[in-house]
Amino acid sequence: MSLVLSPSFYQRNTKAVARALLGKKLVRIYKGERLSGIITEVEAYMGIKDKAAHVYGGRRTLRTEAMYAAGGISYVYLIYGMYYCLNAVTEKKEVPQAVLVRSLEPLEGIKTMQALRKNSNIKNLTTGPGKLTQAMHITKSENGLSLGSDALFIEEGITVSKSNIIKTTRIGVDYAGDHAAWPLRFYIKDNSFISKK
DNA sequence: CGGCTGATCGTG
DNA sequence: ACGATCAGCCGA
Repeated sequence: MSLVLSPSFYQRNTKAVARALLGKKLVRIYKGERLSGIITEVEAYMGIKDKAAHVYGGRRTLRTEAMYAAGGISYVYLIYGMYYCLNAVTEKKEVPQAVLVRSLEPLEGIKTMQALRKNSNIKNLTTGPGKLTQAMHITKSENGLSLGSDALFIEEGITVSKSNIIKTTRIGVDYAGDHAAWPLRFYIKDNSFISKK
C-alpha cells in the first residue's frame, strides 16, 4: 500500500481537507533528492463566495484554471512578483476551492533546502508560504500537477488530534473586507514551525 | 493599451 | 515600517 494520499482525500469539504492536511508530509523530489516536511499550518479558500479567493465571483482566468479542476492537484501562483504559493485544490470539478500550505516542519533534505534559500536557519526555512516553495523549488512549472505525481506529492505523516488544532483568521487578506474575519486558518498547537501573524 | 495590485518576505 | 518586483487582471 502507498502512503500517498489519493484524490478522494481532496475531493470533499475544503475545511475538512485543511484540518486533515495538518500532520501530513509534503514531499518534493528535486534533482533526485527527497525534500520533505510535515504540514503545520494551512488556510482554506472557499471559492466563488470567498472575497479573499482568486476565484471570487466566479472569476476564471488562465491563472486560476487549476482551481476549477477536480481536487487532488496543485495550484501554484506568483505573488508580489517574487514568491510562489502552493495550494492543494479540493472539492469536485468546477468547484474552485483550495487549501494554501503555509508552513512546514522540515524533515528530509534540509541542507539542500537551506541552499535553495539564502543563509537561513531551520526555523526560517519553511515557515511561510513563499519560504517553503523557495526551499523546495516549487514554481509555476509545478502548477496543475497531481499531488500524487513523482516529483511532488503529499503522503501520510503524523496524527494530529482535534484538540491540537488551532483555528483563527487568515493572514494577508485584509482586502477581503468582512470575509477577512472568517476563521479559515488552521495550525498545529505548540508547534514552533508556524509563520508569524 | 496602460495602470494597479497582491493568499510575502527581508531588512531596518 | 517599508520597499522589492512583475504577472496578471481589469478598465478603456
